[in-house]
Amino acid sequence: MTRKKVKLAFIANDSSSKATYKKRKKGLMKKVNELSTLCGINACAIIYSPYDSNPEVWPSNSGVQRIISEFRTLPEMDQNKKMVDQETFLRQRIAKASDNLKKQRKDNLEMEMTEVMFQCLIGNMGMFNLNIMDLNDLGYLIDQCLKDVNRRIEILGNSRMELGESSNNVAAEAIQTLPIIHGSARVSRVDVHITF
Amino acid sequence: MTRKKVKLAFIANDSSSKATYKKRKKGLMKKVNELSTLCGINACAIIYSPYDSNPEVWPSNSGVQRIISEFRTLPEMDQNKKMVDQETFLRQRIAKASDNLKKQRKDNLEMEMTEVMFQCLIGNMGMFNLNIMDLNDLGYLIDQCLKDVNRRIEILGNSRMELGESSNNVAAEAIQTLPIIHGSARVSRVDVHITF
DNA sequence: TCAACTATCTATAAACA
DNA sequence: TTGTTTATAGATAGTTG
Repeated sequence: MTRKKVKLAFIANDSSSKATYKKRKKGLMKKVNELSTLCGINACAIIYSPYDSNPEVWPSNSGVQRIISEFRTLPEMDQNKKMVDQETFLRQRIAKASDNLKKQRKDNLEMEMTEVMFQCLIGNMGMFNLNIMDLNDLGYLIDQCLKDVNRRIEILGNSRMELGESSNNVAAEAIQTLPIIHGSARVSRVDVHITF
Repeated sequence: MTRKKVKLAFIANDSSSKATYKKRKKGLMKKVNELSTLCGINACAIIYSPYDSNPEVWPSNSGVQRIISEFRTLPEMDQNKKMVDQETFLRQRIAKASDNLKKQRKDNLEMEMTEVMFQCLIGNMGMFNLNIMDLNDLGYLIDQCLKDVNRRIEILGNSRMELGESSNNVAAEAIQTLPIIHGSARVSRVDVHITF
């Protein structure tokens, strides 16, 4: 039996496509995991697809949930400290976790990695008053945040009208100018893979 | 010479780590490309890391820029039409692009794929009045959008005070409730990989 | 540092249970 | 359909120029 080199083209057959999707998604997740571990780049992955009703995440849902619960118990000042010198902090923690691999189970290492990631993530997001409970599903983050902009503008606009103003020009202008400014700051070390 | 199986652990040596990072990043991008093509899942990837000063993107920057320029010239109604029946539209375009591979150069196929992706992306984002020029750096999207919420609330709050209202309770309340609601809607087929 | 090279390891397509 | 097997294609670690 000969096994041909696979042509890189859309698989029309749905069952074949699904089978390939599942295998390759698993492989891709593994690769993300490996790259993160090997090169000290913590990564969180969430994948939506027509074949999965729920998003696939890396690291594990339970790992993510445990870290969130743990972090919420910290006082606010401790949370703020996490934001300082993130790169050094991150690399030190990863090196430490890596050393611990010699005597710890793989699960424990994943916990270390997950914790580092979420402390950095929450440190960044804290600046924007985001609810950390939302962070385990970043797919919602973009969607809900944008809806929130319009919803709040509408609420404020209605509030002003109730006060007797005849038009909601300010709210209207806010909506018109909604296209966001392309700032010079960048979110450091963020990988965003978006599929539509 | 023997080549050992590589231990899955953080590479402390910086040059080794960078070499591995570059090789594996390339491999990961290729895998994303393949999964997208094979299973009809269009994907855009942007990667930040300590080793790259600029984010790495898939598809190519130029492809992305060309598509944005091209799309902006379309009338608004045509843009809105792109939002309709996205899945069917997407799959048809991918199948068509895939067929064209037989007689087109690889660059051309990538253009097709890029176009499909951006039409869908812009279709979704259009609902929120986002400036499409921002879409080539999705790292900004989360950052700037959240800043925008606070900025607009502040502007509206100030506006109301100028009208003689003594407090900005509504704006304050809006800020207090900023943690976003975990809605039931989901952004279909979105992969988000975030690294800190 | 970067670009090959290639032995070896890994992912996976197809076959089969 | 899901899981397992296995041959082959593909990725890449270590090396060389």
